[in-house]
Amino acid sequence: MLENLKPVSRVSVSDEIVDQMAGLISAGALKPGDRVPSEKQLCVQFGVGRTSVREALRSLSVMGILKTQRGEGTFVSAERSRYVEKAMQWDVLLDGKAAGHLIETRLMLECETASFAAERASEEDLAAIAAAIADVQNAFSGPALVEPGRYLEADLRFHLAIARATRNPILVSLLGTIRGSMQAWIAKTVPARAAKSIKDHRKILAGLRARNREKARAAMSAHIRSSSSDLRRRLKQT
Amino acid sequence: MLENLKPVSRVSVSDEIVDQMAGLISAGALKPGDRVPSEKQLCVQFGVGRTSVREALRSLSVMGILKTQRGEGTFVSAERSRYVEKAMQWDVLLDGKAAGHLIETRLMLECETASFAAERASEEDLAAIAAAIADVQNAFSGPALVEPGRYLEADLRFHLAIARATRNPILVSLLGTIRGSMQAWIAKTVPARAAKSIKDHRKILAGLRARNREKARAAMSAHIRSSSSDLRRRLKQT
DNA sequence: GGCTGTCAGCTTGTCTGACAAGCTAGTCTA
DNA sequence: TAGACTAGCTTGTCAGACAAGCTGACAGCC
Repeated sequence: MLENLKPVSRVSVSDEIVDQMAGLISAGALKPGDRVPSEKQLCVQFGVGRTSVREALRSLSVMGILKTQRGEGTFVSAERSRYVEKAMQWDVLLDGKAAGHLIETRLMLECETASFAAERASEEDLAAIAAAIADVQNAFSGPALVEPGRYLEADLRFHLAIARATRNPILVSLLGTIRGSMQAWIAKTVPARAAKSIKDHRKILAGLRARNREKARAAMSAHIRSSSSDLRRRLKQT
Repeated sequence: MLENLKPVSRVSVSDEIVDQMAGLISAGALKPGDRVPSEKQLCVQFGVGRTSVREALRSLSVMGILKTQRGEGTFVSAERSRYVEKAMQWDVLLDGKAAGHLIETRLMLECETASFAAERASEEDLAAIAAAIADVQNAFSGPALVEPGRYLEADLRFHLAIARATRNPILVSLLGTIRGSMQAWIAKTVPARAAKSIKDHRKILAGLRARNREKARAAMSAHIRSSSSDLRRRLKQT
């Protein structure tokens, strides 16, 4: 019996088109913002049916390389590197209901994010973070939380502003996704811990302002840990 | 002039199918290895044409969530597809920044992963990690690297085994995605640093065996930092 | 002039029916 | 019993049709 015979490579038509077009783009023949020939034209040039062309374009779109606009055309995407972000978002989303895993991943990412942010945050970043804290405060009327929706929105904005301060879009989208898939649970624990959160947030901001990575990380860690334990308790109840 | 008017959301049929199927998978109704209903059946269930179903399946395939086999059917895939790597290669070629963001995210995730693994790794996990290190060693003949392919595979296995030891599937898939997107690129720096890597790996394993979170984290941090600086240098050259 | 409605001609999105190519399992045959 | 064969499923590709949407030009109105 013959060994090491590799399976014959049967590349599908649409995969071949994907390769060719990707080659054109990476070779610079098609630059970001450029318009790709219409599907009909591509059919003629490649000598294939429209189905195959469409599947190829679809693949490149999913990868974030192309972007199609109905009635207008297909274009080479300007901001790329969206693909890895998307792929990682799916990683998180597909794991689904595993609350514990989400909480753990969040803890690890938020702490490191805060640490990086302490190093890199611009004055604008710090201002945006401070504004989010102020908005959280505004959801209160004295000690009572009167606008839970506003609180939630501002709290989310606070965390994302910190992520943005790292200047790393991967971190921003990752944290956004994780937070998004937890949002519903967080909403349930709001009344119980809203007041405490504000104090935590101020401590984190102080760490960032001091450009002190350790302080920022520790403050964020304490915040997430306390918030997570509330979440876990809540989850057990239900 | 009215501001803050958001564009109307016009979700396409196939995108909606993508969402629904991803939902099924994340809810656990479809597990890795399961077979998805045939295209014809899906047409009936969703009440749409085959074109739309096929585009949706294609999207999920590109994302590495499904895998289709002609004449046989479509299955929920166990591992990620190679598309991620391809897409990322282009990104890195055209945009050095993307690489920096990836390296940074990887550093953050790997260090924390090692730390968690030190706490939770079972004996089987440790054995798997040790086996991966041994395999890395086996790619050498004395001081010379004779099987770079084997080296790469074993190195990847080493890192994923540590991720698995955390018992957190989100971390496993996140690291898998990041590493996958860097794989082609890491391959280029292998000859230069293969020997050093083995020493690093042993130190990390020692930290895990000692159940010492700080030691494991520090060892991983040193490893990734040194490896990353090689990568960056390589990037600048091209 | 400047605004508005209309329409032709392009684009992408979807449906349908058809056939090719390939896998599986059961049946038939030597 | 071993191997060949075929029926019935699957995915891959093609072609043609229509719907939905954008653009630009052109006419008509104030």
